[in-house]
Amino acid sequence: MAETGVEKSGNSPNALLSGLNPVQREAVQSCRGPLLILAGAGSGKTRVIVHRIAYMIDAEGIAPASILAVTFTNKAAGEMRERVHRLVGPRAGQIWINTFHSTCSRILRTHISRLGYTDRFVIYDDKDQLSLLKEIFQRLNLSELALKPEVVRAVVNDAKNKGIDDHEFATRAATFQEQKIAEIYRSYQQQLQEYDALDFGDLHLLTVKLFGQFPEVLAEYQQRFQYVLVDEYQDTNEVQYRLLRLLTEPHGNVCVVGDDDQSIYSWRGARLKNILDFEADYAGARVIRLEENYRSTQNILAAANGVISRNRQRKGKDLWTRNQAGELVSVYIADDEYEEARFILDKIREHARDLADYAIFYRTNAQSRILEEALSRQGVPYVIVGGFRFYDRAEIKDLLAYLRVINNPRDSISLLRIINVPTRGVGKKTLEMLKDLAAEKACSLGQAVELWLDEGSGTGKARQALADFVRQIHRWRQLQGQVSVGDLLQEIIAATDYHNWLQRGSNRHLYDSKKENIAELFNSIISWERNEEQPSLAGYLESVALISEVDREVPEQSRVTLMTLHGAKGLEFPVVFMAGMEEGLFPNRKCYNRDAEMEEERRLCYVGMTRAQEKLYMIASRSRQFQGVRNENKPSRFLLDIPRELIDAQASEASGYRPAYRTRKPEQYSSPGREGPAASAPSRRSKSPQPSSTTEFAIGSKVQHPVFGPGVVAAAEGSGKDAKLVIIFRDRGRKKIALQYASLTRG
DNA sequence: GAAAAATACATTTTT
DNA sequence: TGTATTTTTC
Repeated sequence: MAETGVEKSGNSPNALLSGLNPVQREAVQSCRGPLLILAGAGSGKTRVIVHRIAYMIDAEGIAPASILAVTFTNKAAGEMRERVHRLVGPRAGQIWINTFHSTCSRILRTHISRLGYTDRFVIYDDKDQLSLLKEIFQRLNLSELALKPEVVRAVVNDAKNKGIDDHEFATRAATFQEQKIAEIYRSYQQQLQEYDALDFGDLHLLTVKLFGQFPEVLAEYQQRFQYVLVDEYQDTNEVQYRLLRLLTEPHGNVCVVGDDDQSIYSWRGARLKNILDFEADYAGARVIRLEENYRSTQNILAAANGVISRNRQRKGKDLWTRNQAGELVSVYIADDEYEEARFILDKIREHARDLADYAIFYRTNAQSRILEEALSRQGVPYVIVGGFRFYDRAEIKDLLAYLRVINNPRDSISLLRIINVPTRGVGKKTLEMLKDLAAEKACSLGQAVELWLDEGSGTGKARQALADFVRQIHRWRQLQGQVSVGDLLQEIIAATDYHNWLQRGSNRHLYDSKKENIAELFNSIISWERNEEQPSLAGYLESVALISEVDREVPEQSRVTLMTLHGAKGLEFPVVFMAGMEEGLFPNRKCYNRDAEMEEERRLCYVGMTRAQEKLYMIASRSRQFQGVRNENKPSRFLLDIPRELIDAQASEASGYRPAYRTRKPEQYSSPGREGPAASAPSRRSKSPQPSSTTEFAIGSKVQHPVFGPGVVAAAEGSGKDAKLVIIFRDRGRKKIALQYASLTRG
């Protein structure tokens, strides 16, 4: 699908349209007015977007600088930028192709002084946000309140996503709790401004505010961006919606691309309504549906369609493909999470493909542990995508906090982090005193430190330490701009003896990994500086603040990929395993009472299934340990929504005969020569009754299947391992079942 | 200030 | 059950 590489300064319209299907062409050629491109999974969405931009420039003569393209992830923006560049050459540099957040950040950097911040503002991530809220809780003595900083953060973020600022929130607050939160929201916001800091929500909210309060600024951008394109429109929240409306109001040249069936971030503020109501919102809007799928087999697609068709809140789409029918979707009922992992491992071995062809998806991060253990025990290389973020690691945050304090003296949250790291004798008491002073003088912590040093006399240990510390910071601020960011950091690490401190504080193994992380941080700094025209500390901090885990490059290696279903969006793999397809886990029991959330779970399932190109496995465990307790779970309702003729269902041999969980792990899916007591110790399984031949299930006898339910044996063939039964199921019709795998019980 | 013990808490996390 | 955070102890 990749465009061929030569740099061009002009493409003929025909060249830009070749290789596209008729609907894709239509989308590419519709350059003006409101347009919704409903892009089904695997329908060549990015290709259409990229060609559309090139078409606008080369065929319609639209100036690159008048185009704004917005995405949600840096990765998507980067890919788009690169592919557009390949098509139109250096002119691509004039197009704004960015994430929502960095677009806003870029606008705010030039105008934010009007709102009472400086152009050096820091961006606080959610950890910083929480630290600040905790500080406020402490200061306002809110600990006795039945309210947690985490809850307040969620409420505040939610409000900001909806465009509600602290003042408006206060007017709306009805209950005592809401009023209390309003109070906290207010002082949180004041504190942010005091610290010259913006949280993620502020980036949007303040941009909208800026546009609202200063029409001339809005006009400037309306003028500039005559053509606006939004990717993943189904994930936009209310402020983003408002932002787009403001920007496109005069011309209505807004093209949004998305798939309502892949909206899985409502809990982060995404409003499905935005995409569902697009035509009503923008008069004269056109809708183009990209329904031809180039990714999956017919069977996979039909199975996914079966699941998603149960949703009511959707525009409705019929994905189809010219690809072959392919294999059936394999559903496997495992005994427990260990056997689930073993099944996956065995299938991976069985296929014997490049490991990079496999992905394992799960609903919750907690599920990854068992899978990881199984993979590494068998020596199968794997990567976990997402999960613990690199930039969340303590050592990385420490060092970045140093850089942030140097860059912005008012950033008190960062100062708080490093004021005693490495330990320099600034204890709890000193800190309390300084915080009080800052509160009293309504200044930042850094200013409070300087004030205290200036006024007082005497020679306490803390005083001396802080004086040294402040001197160091001043020196580094001078150094800033004269040396590279990397060199500056090098200097900080040396001067603070940071490594030594790390070594004392952690064991050998931990220290090694921390050292590695720091080395990786240096690598990333160096490669960033190399790619930047004018590398500056502020610029580096900006890019780091808006980066995510998925943006980090994973070395190209042959590994199995593990990730949550949320992480899987936008990706594709030849062979996909979806683990933990169980009621309570997926769909998660927390969604049982809310229809909208249940539909989102279903979309998540759809997203997972449509990642698979050739083969899809869906696995449910009858028993799983969850938060310390072992539960028996039913297979997920989503499995039952797949048309039965598309499924090849199997279950672990013995499972139907064991009433409850058994500590001894079943062997039928263990690999040959596997180590451990399970392999050598005599199995308890031998004591339990086993269906060893077809004779146990006479023709005409009633049986019970874990997935297909009750049925009657119609015919039998083969014997021993190859024994198969033809069963007429009450609800599911006629099926041939391999006795070896199906855990049939007499019914 | 660091280690040990107790306690809380567990869905997903594009920026 | 695993872990992250807070409190207690030395």
